[in-house]
Amino acid sequence: MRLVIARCAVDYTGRLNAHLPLATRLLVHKGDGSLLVHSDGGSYKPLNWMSPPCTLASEEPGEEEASAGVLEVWRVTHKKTGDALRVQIYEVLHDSNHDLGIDPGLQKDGVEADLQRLLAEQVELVAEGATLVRREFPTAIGPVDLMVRDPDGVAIEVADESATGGARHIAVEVKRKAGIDAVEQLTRYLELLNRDSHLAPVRGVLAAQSIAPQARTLAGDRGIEVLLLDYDAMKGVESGVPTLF
Amino acid sequence: MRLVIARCAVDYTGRLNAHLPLATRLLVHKGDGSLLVHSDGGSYKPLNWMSPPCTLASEEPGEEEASAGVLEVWRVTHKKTGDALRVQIYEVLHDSNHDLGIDPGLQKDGVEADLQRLLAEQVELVAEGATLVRREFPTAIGPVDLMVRDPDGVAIEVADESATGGARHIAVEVKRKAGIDAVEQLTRYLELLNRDSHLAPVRGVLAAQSIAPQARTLAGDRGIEVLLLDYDAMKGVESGVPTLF
DNA sequence: TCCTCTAGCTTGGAC
DNA sequence: GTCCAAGGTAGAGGA
Repeated sequence: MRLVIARCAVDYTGRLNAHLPLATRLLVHKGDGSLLVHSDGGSYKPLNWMSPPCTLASEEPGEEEASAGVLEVWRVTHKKTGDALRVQIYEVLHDSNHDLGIDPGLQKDGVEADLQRLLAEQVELVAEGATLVRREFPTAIGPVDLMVRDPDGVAIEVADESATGGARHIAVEVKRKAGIDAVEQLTRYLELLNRDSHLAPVRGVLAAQSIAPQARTLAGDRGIEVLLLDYDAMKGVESGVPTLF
Repeated sequence: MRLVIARCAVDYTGRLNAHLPLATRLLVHKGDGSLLVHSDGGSYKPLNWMSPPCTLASEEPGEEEASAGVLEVWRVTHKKTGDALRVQIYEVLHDSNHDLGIDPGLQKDGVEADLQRLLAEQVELVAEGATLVRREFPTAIGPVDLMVRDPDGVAIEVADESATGGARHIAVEVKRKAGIDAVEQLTRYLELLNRDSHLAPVRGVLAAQSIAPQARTLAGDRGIEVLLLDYDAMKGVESGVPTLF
């Protein structure tokens, strides 16, 4: 990894065009050839960058550039898309190389997959007496997170059976944060599943750690039930520390 | 900006939990307090990070940590969310400070806003004789990119007037890349707009530089027309260089 | 402030 | 390869 602090100007051409005026920035040239251009502040995202696979070539500046003070030009080209980054270097304030070795990578806990696994194990949270049919239940337009059988579906919903049709299957969409898009996604699955006479009628449950107000409203309109999940509580149950009911 | 190359292990607790085992990495501590943890390769995204507003505090390692070889612990805490990053530093291989000053920022061309502006100026691409009602046409659930009046709507659509109702208004959703989500978005707008008797019936056009096949299919199902846009050609028209028809 | 939508999204997975 | 969905999405912009 090469670290350079330099006064530079950058032009990107590719999916769009972008220009960075002359200023002092950090250039990180990684072992895989990729380049990051960072300012001191702003964000975790570079101002400009080139992802691997790409190559960096150093060029002499043109005559006009040289007279404007450009010492060197870096041209970073993506090997597949042809996207290109052109860095005009006016002054180098720091330049160092470092051998980092390979990284063992990041270990995560609490992503959607973990939520889904826990809810599959604690499927009674979806409906009393419910049993898991399977996770990642396949459909033509993609897998439904959880498919659940609800033995008491008719009895529970008898007060308004016309709305649910006494559904004994429940399609569950699991999200960490549910937005409108999650409701749309579940709606598409329900449309499709309810065309299958072996399953229909299927009702929908949107299970999430947080649900955007407009998503809740839209779900209500579409007869989709929402279920708030408490990840820590569910994890507590898993680890053998029962919660009180 | 402080640049540190160090052998370190990192733990993040916040919206989820994440752990980075001991390895050599680049730590970038920016002027606004934010911290980026990069490996040599991978992507432009840090392995771990903390966004501003946050504070970095250096601590003595605990006894057990010290005996395991930890020299120093950085604790980076977000001021609002309470998210925290804990960096155990085992060895410092490089440490330097740099004054970068403020950055003039990135100038972009070719983003969705540019597409939208060009299509607003060349609204006849949507339908012959069409006129612009307004950009960012407000609705209760957000702005429609373009609202267009189509004086010939009835005549053009007379062959299947039942489908369009002879719509004289067109809601246009502009995208660089249109996926299923774009169709859903436009569908929501159309549902709402068609409840407004002053506008209804409104038909929908999805205008994009590229359209995913499944989005095209879904749009077809919903009676939404798709329109492929050529950004360079549209820009050519704008700059007074006409294209041939 | 909350909420929505864009992003050179990136990245991973399935087909 | 293409396409879809998740992300500690981040960040901008409007109500």
